[in-house]
Amino acid sequence: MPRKPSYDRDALIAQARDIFWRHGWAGTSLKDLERELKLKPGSFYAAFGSKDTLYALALERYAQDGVASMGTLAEELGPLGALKAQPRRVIEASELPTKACMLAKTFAELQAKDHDLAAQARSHMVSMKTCFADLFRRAQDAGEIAPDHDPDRLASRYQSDLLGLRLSAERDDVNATEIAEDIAADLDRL
Amino acid sequence: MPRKPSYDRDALIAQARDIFWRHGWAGTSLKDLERELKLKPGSFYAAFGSKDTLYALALERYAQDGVASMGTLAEELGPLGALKAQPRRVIEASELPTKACMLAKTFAELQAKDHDLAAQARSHMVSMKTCFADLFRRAQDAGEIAPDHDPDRLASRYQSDLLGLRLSAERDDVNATEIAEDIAADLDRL
DNA sequence: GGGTTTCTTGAGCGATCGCTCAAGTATATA
DNA sequence: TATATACTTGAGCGATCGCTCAAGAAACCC
Repeated sequence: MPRKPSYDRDALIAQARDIFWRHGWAGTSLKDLERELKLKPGSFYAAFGSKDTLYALALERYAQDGVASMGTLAEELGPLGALKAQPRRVIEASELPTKACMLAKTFAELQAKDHDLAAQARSHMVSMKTCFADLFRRAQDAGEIAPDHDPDRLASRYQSDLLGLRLSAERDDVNATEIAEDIAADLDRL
Repeated sequence: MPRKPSYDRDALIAQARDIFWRHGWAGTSLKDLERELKLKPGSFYAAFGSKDTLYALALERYAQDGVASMGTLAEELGPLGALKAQPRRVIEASELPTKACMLAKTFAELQAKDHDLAAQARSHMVSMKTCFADLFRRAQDAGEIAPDHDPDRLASRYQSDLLGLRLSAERDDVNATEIAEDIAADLDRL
């Protein structure tokens, strides 16, 4: 007897992710979301409960896609190939709402407030770091990089460099492609 | 016949800088500022005109101090020494309100809105990059690094790495000291 | 001390924030 | 087709936002 919702919940989450990603947590008002998602306040709260709940869903989606796409890349190019390709790939993707990492932006914005979403963003960054560490480990096992390196340490540095690169890629006074190439070149010297 | 203000304007700007630095633009309300600076709304607007004006002054102060402290460091340790020391120094400074760079946080938060303050933050980042490039150039002239590098490109990469490092330093799941050491070690291989 | 000028104070403005809920509407089942 | 069961709508809640301004207090010059 019920009536089905007229919206695609997954699509709305993806759309919200892009808006939050671009404008941040405080920078995105419910009015913005309601306008873009074409939802009235009532439907919005029936569907998601609160702005923060939707943000958490958006973060989760973002993180899942990130890990998944590194996995796909590794299947195509192998572990070291994927790590070397990722910097260029992430700054050249023109369909992204913004170059900078959503997890990093969220963490930077909300960490000082001890907001739950900052902790969630950090936890997703840990997953991403683990993903990188696995790739470094596999590259080491394959003999693509020297065995006298700690994969976790390499992953931390790599992730840190990527965060910096992706923020730099939003600046029009910086040649992000050169930085991406230099990061990739460093991996060949390991 | 006039009456002097009872506050130290420069000290208030420094205090506001620390609050904005830590909590961001949207994350800092006038109530927060009025409470911390011990100013009533009327005095606040007599002294600074608007929240954004004060933010701009805080940004400017931040950037000036940044360039100045790199200069001091270079006098002590030489150009390459300063560049190598900076990563560790910036993440070990316990008196800072937060490890991440205020220019980067501002830029990341406000760039999507095309806010004036984002443009100002970017312009300050250019100054900082120029400062790094000068040091790389001097290090090259002194024979401390090989002459076949573009100092501007080195500076862009270095600044990008520093931004990433400083954001990573706020995560308790990352050993920022190791990253800082690795960044410094890379400079020795140039 | 009187007069002038500035600074200080705080109530409160209009706008916007995230969010609620009662009324109306559409759909699936019986 | 009748009824039950959602979903949709939008006015508007209390709180907070950045900010204004008129009144009072304090410091300076004569």
